[in-house]
Amino acid sequence: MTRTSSSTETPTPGVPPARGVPEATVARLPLYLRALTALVERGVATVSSEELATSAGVNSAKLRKDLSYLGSYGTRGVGYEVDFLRHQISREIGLTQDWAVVIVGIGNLGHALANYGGFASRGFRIAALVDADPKRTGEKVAGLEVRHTDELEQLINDLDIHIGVVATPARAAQPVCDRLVAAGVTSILNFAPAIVQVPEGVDLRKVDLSTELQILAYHEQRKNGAALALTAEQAAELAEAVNG
Amino acid sequence: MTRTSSSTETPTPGVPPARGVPEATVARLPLYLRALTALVERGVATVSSEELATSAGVNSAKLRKDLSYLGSYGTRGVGYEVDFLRHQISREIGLTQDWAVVIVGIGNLGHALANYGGFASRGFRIAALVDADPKRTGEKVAGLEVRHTDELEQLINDLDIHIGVVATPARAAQPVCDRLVAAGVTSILNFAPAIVQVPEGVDLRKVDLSTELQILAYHEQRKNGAALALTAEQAAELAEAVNG
DNA sequence: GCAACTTTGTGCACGCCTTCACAAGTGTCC
DNA sequence: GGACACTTGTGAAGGCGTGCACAAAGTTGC
Ligand SMILES: NC(=O)c1ccc[n+]([C@@H]2O[C@H](COP(=O)([O-])OP(=O)(O)OC[C@H]3O[C@@H](n4cnc5c(N)ncnc54)[C@H](O)[C@@H]3O)[C@@H](O)[C@H]2O)c1
Ligand SMILES: NC(=O)c1ccc[n+]([C@@H]2O[C@H](COP(=O)([O-])OP(=O)(O)OC[C@H]3O[C@@H](n4cnc5c(N)ncnc54)[C@H](O)[C@@H]3O)[C@@H](O)[C@H]2O)c1
Repeated sequence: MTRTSSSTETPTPGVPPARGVPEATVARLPLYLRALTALVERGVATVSSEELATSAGVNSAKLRKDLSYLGSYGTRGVGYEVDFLRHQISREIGLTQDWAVVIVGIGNLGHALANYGGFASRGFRIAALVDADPKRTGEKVAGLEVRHTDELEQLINDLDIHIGVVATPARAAQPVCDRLVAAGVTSILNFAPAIVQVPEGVDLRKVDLSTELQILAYHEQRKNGAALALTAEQAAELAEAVNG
Repeated sequence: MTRTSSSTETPTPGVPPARGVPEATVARLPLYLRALTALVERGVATVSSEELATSAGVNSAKLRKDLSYLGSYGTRGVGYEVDFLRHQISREIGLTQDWAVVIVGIGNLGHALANYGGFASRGFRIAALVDADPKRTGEKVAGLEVRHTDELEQLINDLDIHIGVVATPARAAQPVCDRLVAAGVTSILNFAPAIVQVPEGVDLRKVDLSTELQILAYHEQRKNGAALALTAEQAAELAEAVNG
């Protein structure tokens, strides 16, 4: 993915600093952006790494190191200018342009996503809604008409869509992703609980509800008296271990 | 209620192996579980680490090491017995019991979550739906009646709920989490784009849609000709860099 | 202009996670 | 019964991320 070192290619010009920002840092930039936006709304002009770190829920050293990958945007003895820093992070992430997004699968979740206001306010524009069910086509959702899957490639092309959101049943996820990629989409956010393969150069992220719940359950099981979680079989195993 | 060691220093009996499974491994167990379930449905009886790893989308050495934390459940020269391994992982995660879940905030997303069938099939039972809006109380969603926030504590107590899902607006997330925790919930899954603080001993995970999209946008910006993403300001900076 | 104070940016050490590579088992075939 | 083929389980190495601690750099007050 981070194949910036090609012999003939220039080292990614156009987006000035940007060289090799660690993935862990990239994942936190949206967090900082959100905290900064809240500060702007409260009318705060300057913020120290300590304050910003607290409101973003991270360690202040980590915050400073993260920001240092973008450049030296702070002033020693003072802190960071809120609005300026926000702009820099925004630019780094690529939120100065707006991204056209297609949502595939307009069921329960697809409806919620389409109606969600949090996209537009963050630089993402839902450009198309697509479903395979003819009964859904034509339906208006959040001011957009649901189109049939047959039109997927056409829409991606016409509307210059680079980002796809998949909210179909798990079974359909791989074929849908294949079509998205073939049509030119290079970033996919997948909500379906399926393992999807995509070619090199395509970014795939997944939001997996049941995985999250299962991780919680794992820890939960180890908290409030593990004895409560004893099944008959487990109790037998335990007894055997203790007696043997 | 911080660590598993309450008064007696017993090394957590009841859940046999379980000792210090790395967090990264825990996060992958649900993935393996899903792959195994798919194999069961296809009638496969035995699987090698190589095959299972491929279908789970991970490195086979990593898979074997992950499984080794649970115990030696494989047979050299053969592989893993699908159904047996699935049961072991299931038990490790704590899916042999079913967990009661409360969803707070029955708006767009809350409705989708409530109607989602993927909970029950994975050991989670939606036990209560709660909203602050009196207009929503009484409404039937997925066979459950939406209750008013006033009843939150009562419901958590009566239904022995340990897991809470927060789907309220960001502003309400912290107060709602505070109430959940005060009422005895020790695991929270938060969908609201807010930084929430919880006391030690409470697990908080977040699903953050806009963060995911922003991470995709970051990488997207660096792919297809960064030149396209040039703003006037950036072009000036670039020109300066090249000329100077 | 200087001293005291504040806060950034980063070198460094530590720990976790990933991956390779291989010895140690297990089943099969003759 | 023994050689062979296969697969697990794990030691060791390398890479990445985190957080401490501090020097460098800037501001304020006099
Ligand atoms: N509902 C939730 O809260 C929720 C939560 C987490 C994950 N998910 C996952 O998200 C996905 C969607 O969930 P849902 O509850 O909206 O399901 P749903 O059945 O309500 O909606 C699925 C939609 O996808 C459409 N579809 C099916 N095949 C398609 C194809 N090949 N191309 C285009 N559209 C197609 C269907 O017509 C339907 O409208 C599922 O994989 C589910 O597991 C849902
Ligand atoms: N809709 C989506 O697809 C989506 C996607 C990602 C994140 N989110 C986030 O999830 C949250 C919910 O989104 P939504 O689209 O469902 O919003 P929504 O406005 O449709 O629903 C919010 C619900 O929460 C209820 N509520 C408000 N305050 C409450 C309180 N103190 N206690 C209990 N209930 C309360 C409201 O009455 C309303 O029914 C938001 O924070 C949103 O940013 C939504």
